[in-house]
Amino acid sequence: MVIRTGPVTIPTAVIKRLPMYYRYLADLDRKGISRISSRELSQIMDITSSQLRQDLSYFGEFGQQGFGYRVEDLYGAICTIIGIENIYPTVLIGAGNLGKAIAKYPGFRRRGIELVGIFDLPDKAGEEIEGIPVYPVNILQSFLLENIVRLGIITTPAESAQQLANELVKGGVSGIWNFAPIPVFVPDDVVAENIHIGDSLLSLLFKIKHKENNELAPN
Amino acid sequence: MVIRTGPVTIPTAVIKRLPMYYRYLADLDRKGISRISSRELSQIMDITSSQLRQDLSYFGEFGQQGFGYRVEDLYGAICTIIGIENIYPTVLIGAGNLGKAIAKYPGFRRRGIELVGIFDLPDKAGEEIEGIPVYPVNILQSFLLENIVRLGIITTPAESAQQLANELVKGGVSGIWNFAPIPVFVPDDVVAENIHIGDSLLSLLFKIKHKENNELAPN
DNA sequence: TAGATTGTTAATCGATTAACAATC
DNA sequence: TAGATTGTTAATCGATTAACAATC
Repeated sequence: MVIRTGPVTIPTAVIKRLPMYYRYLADLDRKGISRISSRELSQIMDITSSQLRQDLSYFGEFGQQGFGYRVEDLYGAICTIIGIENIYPTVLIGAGNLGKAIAKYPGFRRRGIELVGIFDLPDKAGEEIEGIPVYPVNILQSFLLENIVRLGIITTPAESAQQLANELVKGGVSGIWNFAPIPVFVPDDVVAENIHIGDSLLSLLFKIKHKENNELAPN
Repeated sequence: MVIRTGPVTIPTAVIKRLPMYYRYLADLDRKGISRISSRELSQIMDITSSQLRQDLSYFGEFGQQGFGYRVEDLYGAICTIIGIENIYPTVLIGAGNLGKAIAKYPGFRRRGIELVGIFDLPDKAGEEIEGIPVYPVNILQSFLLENIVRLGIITTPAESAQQLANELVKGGVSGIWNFAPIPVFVPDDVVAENIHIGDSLLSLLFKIKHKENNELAPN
């Protein structure tokens, strides 16, 4: 098994599929399946086997002719490619319902996220969520100075999102996972993933509306 | 202004961008901007003006040569195209943190969602969330018989998701918005939107990891 | 060895962009 | 009218699929 290291340009379409590979391989591994061919896996994932092999080829050679892939190995390779093996010390800003839901998300730890602090307005400070203390947001700056934090999660209302993103950037995070209903902007050396929950709802409504007509490309 | 009605096949790439058009146009309209050219709007949205005009052309003619688009009209057209003007009576299953967060999502009503019932295990029944009563989930079936419900939202743990989806389908919903950390499967005449929250986290981690290397196609 | 399946090349398909005639 | 900007066609670019030699 060879994991390619050089500076190959990965197509964005391939990058978007990496989490899907992770999910299905994690599931197969959990189920104790040790070996799978590109044909079998592609059927489970509802893609073509060509696409599966083509995608993997951007990262290296993970299979064996006439045999297929060892699930555990391929799963490990995908984890390495995505970068899950690293630990990401993370702060969560916003201890409302959404913040709590995210803090309790079962896949969190598995993906390398280690929650080190939760922040909210002073009246919520002192609580604990999943064993992590809730601090008043006015100490966020100094907290970020004293602790190495790689990732910030924002689950606040729209109004405060951008300012908090600025503070996170100033505090040295590498990425921001933003759930506020407004996108936040960050400098080029920081990655922001703005989740537009309303977008997926609109997609759903559109598909419902156009289901009967043949206005939808088969997908 | 002409809205195309015939059975044109809309490319999936265009469909995926509709919510983005909705979001930006809603914002411009809210700000009181009444007129915009494809060049200006495309700059705000960080796409090309060609793409913007090409996308809109699948649905009709909404602009005026030498003038541009009236924001209000174009916004209204996008709403019609997506189908937001309809009302979608909706049930929410799962009154935990995520369920509560979704019930309180400010863009909910604006997109035509009308919450008519919330369901959870019997010990949570009797509560009210956003003025909507929480019913025990064992009466879901009869509730769906007595009420017209077009959309079901699932925010339960993985274990119960598929069974609840089955009940929703049996109860006649047209769509399911699923936040359980496992995809649900539905018959062809029902639309399911499975939200994989973990996927967006993995994308973020991948981008953080590969930021420095030139392994990412510029995007 | 014979059968199976990979990794990769080439062909096809779809999406994006450039360019411009039409026209407000 | 002159300037601006649309809607659309054609060219380019990128992503997917088919096919197969290499090989376990």
